[in-house]
Amino acid sequence: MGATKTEHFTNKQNSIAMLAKALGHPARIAILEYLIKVDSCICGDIVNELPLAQPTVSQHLKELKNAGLIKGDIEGNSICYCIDEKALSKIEEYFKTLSSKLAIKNSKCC
Amino acid sequence: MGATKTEHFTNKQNSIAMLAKALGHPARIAILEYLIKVDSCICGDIVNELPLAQPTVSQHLKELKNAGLIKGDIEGNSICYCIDEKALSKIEEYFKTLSSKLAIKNSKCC
DNA sequence: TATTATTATCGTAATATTGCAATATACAAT
DNA sequence: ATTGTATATTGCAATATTACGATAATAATA
Repeated sequence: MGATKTEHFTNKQNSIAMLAKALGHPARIAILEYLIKVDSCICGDIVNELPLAQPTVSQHLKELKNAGLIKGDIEGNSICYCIDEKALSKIEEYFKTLSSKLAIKNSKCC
Repeated sequence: MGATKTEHFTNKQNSIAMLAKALGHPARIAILEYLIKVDSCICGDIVNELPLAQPTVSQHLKELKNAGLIKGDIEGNSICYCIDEKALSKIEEYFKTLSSKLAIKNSKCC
């Protein structure tokens, strides 16, 4: 025991949970915000921006990449990371839908 | 080592990460969706709905509650769980803002 | 080629999460 | 009081995450 029982849930549920999980760490939120702030992905200095060692940042970047939230382009020596709009709008859409569903039924509860 | 360095990040970043983390498991996504679907929080049968044992579900409910995503009202024998709209709209807002910021700067990147 | 800069991977320690059986608690109804 | 129903807590095993030092891999530059 101890491993998530993904097989019992829908693909949609699993994929949203995966995205949410990837965002479930302040460092990864900070990375996303930084990538948006600096626009053109100047990139490698994410390490300088964060209060974490380089291997740790690299690991967080990997997780964001696995979740599809960012993509990395090799650019000569360094790597250019930037946000994958698709994944971001996927969660945006999801929570928007959830909220509006809730608003409609906004009745008997607690 | 091994513990998240929350103290190095902003409150906003930490609180969004906390919400995202709570949503980072398919069972908890399923619980939210169920609570929305059934509207009036019929509640305890979440356990019947999910492919997980009662203590496991109870634990997931606790985490959602800690994150502020749901609230539980004692109702005689059973407990009425329902979604806390505030928290839900907080993440909804957050991703909406993030997306629109991204859309504006949608230029040079990868 | 040697050096330097940038990023990734490996190995490992500390800690957290997941899941459940067993048990406890709280209340309702008999 | 006893029984039944609903939920929470405890304790524990399996697994995953977080963080980083050490090291490797890659590519530009001297």
